[in-house]
Amino acid sequence: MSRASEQAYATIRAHLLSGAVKAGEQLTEDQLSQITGVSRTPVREAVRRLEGELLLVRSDTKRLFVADWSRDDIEEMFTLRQMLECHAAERAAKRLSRAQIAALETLNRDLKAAVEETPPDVTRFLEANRAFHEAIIEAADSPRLGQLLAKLIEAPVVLRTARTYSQGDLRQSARDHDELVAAFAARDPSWARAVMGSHLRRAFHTFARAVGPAATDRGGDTA
Amino acid sequence: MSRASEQAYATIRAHLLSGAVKAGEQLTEDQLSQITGVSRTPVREAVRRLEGELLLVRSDTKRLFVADWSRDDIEEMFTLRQMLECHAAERAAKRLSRAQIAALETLNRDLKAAVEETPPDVTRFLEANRAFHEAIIEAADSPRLGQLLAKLIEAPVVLRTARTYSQGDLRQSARDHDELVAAFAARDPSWARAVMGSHLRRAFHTFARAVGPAATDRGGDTA
DNA sequence: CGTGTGGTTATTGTATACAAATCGCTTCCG
DNA sequence: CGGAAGCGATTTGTATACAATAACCACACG
Repeated sequence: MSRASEQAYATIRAHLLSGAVKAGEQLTEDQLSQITGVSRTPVREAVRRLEGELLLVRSDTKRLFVADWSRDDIEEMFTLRQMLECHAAERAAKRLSRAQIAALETLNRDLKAAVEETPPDVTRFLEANRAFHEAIIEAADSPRLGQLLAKLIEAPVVLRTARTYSQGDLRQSARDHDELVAAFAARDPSWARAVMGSHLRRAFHTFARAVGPAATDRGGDTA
Repeated sequence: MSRASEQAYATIRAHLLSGAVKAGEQLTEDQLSQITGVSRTPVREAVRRLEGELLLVRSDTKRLFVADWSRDDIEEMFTLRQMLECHAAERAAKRLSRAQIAALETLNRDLKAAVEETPPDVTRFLEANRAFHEAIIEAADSPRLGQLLAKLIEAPVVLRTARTYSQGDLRQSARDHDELVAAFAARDPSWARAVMGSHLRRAFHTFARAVGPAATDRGGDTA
């Protein structure tokens, strides 16, 4: 995207993820235009994108609101992501070159380093994690699959989840990645799929445990 | 979407599917604005949507082209659709009410009637087929899943595929739907998933057979 | 009191004018 | 002859003004 549009997207997204606005709160294009410093035209483009990522939703009459992700929504998201990303891992296992596998190892080394700091550098972990998964999706060489996954992965949950990780959880993630690399090196699609499946499913449960069984609360209802 | 934007979307989409423009051909927002009779602003919104559905693609420098669906692209699309729609069938099997199942039966009766005309009424078949699948996705009660599938199903392939169906193929489709309904009535998610899987996979092969092993042609001949 | 109806304001949708970027061609130099 | 630089024309991106629509509120009326 071009300058203003991209700017608007990044700013609004950061604004949403920062928690500065509550779920269910109404936003207007004018507000966002002021916040981002660009006119409504690029803001509208950014908003469309964020709607696609389900960070924003529209009421029946086109008014704009901050999306409210219930626990069920999050489970649903993880389930879909698991389905698609397992497929990606399977395909990647058949396609990854030695060089690409080596690149994954490098990424995971960096991820581990971030985990082993005290306290763990969660931001760096997240970035390495994102790059790792992205590389696999890229290697799956399926543009549509990549596009679908982008919608799911960009979701806010990723960030929220990370905050709830203990160092133990982060270490387990790193081990999963190691095993994934092993599966790739062995060119075993079935193995890769299985590891990816448990990796993502565990991530969901880690998150669910932190959020609690059915809590939707988080943030005062404007009652 | 609002009037002009929706108008632009529908017109451009029809224009693309009609085959009036060749794959790979460049389009400009101005052209589309003239064709649709609305200004560039809503055209741009429509174009974004069509990009999402991969009917249009952008070059590295933001220029707009008609997407070129290779046979591999189509297989990829079917594979993803199968993965997601099997999941939808599984979920639907757990959720469909008796009334909803009855509604599916009605839809499929109409579909069969369309098939048994001489010659088969393909348009009516397509509409009934679309409604049938949509009802299942709806019943799966997973907004994100629905959103992802919408992107895949809106693809042009659906229309192109139908033209290549023989009456035998259409009848088999109807039988698949019957079996799907039976699986739903039995509340058997596993059965539903399996039927949906073979249903979609067969659709792909029917298509592939018609197109030929690696043909990219996309004939405009409406034989 | 509740309810519906009118007008007023807030918000989104569309058109248009202008700015920035890109393309294709020409020209000029090596 | 090849290729790089410049320039006009084309195309996309952004801002702004205006139109259409929906929400809000006050007030009359049953």
